[in-house]
Amino acid sequence: MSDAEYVNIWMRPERPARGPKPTYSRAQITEAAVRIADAEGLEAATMRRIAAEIGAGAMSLYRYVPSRDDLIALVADRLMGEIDVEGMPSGDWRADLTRYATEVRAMWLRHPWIATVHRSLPGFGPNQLRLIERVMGALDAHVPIDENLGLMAILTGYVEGTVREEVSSAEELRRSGLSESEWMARSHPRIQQLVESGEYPIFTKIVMEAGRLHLSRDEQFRHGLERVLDCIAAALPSATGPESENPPNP
Amino acid sequence: MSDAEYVNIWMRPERPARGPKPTYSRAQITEAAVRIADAEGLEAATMRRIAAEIGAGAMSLYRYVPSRDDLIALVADRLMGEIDVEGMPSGDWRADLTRYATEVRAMWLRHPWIATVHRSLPGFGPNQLRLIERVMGALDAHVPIDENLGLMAILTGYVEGTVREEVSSAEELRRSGLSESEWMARSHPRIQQLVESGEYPIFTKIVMEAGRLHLSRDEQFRHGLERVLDCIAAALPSATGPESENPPNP
DNA sequence: CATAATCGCGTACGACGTACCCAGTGGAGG
DNA sequence: CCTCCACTGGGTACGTCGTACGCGATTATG
Repeated sequence: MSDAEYVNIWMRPERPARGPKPTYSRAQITEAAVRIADAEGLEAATMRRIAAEIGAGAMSLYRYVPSRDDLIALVADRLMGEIDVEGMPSGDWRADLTRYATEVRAMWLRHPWIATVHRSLPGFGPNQLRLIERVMGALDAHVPIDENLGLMAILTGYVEGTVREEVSSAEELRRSGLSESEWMARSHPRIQQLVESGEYPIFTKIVMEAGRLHLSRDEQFRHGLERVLDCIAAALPSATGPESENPPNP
Repeated sequence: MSDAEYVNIWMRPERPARGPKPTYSRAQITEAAVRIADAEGLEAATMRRIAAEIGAGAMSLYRYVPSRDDLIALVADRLMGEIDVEGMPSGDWRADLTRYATEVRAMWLRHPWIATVHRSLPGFGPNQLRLIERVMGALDAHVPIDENLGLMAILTGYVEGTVREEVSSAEELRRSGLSESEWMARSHPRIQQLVESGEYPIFTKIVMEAGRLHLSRDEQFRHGLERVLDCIAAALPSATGPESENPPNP
């Protein structure tokens, strides 16, 4: 009550002033967690396993991080650091948002297990903040801030929603320890049952089409993204107009 | 290996032919799980807790469900059953999709904890299939099936992405056992620190604006949804045209 | 009526996050 | 210089989780 009771993980100093020098570091621990999660999934990144990865005892991690949840918050921000938004806003909002969306998707595909960490309250980590500044900066010159938030919700909703679907199948497979062919073997009877019942014509159509989809996932994503950006463009006050009746930045 | 080895939860019959009559049922167990999750969050719905809720022993549940993961799959489909898509497709695709989106959001708000169950491989549950038929049926007359999938990805991406954000803050709060004011108390120093640093002008703008947002979350959602539907409309072959050059349903 | 399948469920195991404790260490105050 | 004590790493232990296994009781089928 009266003592420290730290508050936000980003406000808790990594190392106090006094005492012996710490052997490890938050960055090292976070990196180990990412490495394990990449290789074996996030649920394999237990405190004991992470500690072992860096050659520490399990309880030593708690000298650096107050709980596993806080460690995951660190990991999440570390992942956001992989998203390259250097030079944004560039003045070309469409190019900026395209790059951002592409970077986010690439990061998710590199670390599919973030699909399993439910987006939490804003963590206020440095990388998250950098993203906010750079990416929302792209539209900041064109719309007021609440409009900007609304449009970004559409964009990030689309990006995260679609890539989550791409990624969580793979995650689910790995988690269940099934190979893709094993999963198909298990699901096929059910699919066949549904198709043969004749009650699900659209589902059947999807199954039939699945064999010969002519667009790769990359192309599908880019195609949908273009549409979403068109949608955002339509909501922007036309830059070609002589004057905007709703000046965004007074 | 040689014996049953059931495959998909929906293909495993609830009750075999022989033996004594079961005391409970999948539906009863699923309902109990939903009840507990609504009241105390999904992580409180442990096997022991669910069993206690219906007055059974912990291990009895495994007579009905092969694992907790499968039970969650049952729960997920049960939630999809709450989404009312009766009478779809009605012929007015925009009305259908609006209703669907609104229903999905309402369901998420009733059961915020579904944000924590990562969307898995298609479970092929009856309610999920009903949704596919009804909702994708809305556009089926207008576009080929792969286009339909792409457009639905945009819609569901937006809906789930935005409502996930609405909901996961509340979930995170409950999970951490903090009240909203406690959370604010913990975060405020960090927010203040960031604002005062002067390095985050857009973040600062958001914080400032937060006090007087003039649109309710409902209105924000509807507003964004209209934009997404406009975006879908733009991708549809114009119904007013004399003939479509790409006949969707041969 | 005998048989075997299925019932509910008690016990037990190996994992998890982490509270608590203790011995060792090294910078600050004398 | 020595002394102190805030800090270090980490071992042990607790409560909880999902669930494997096996028991006696029950009941549809031969």
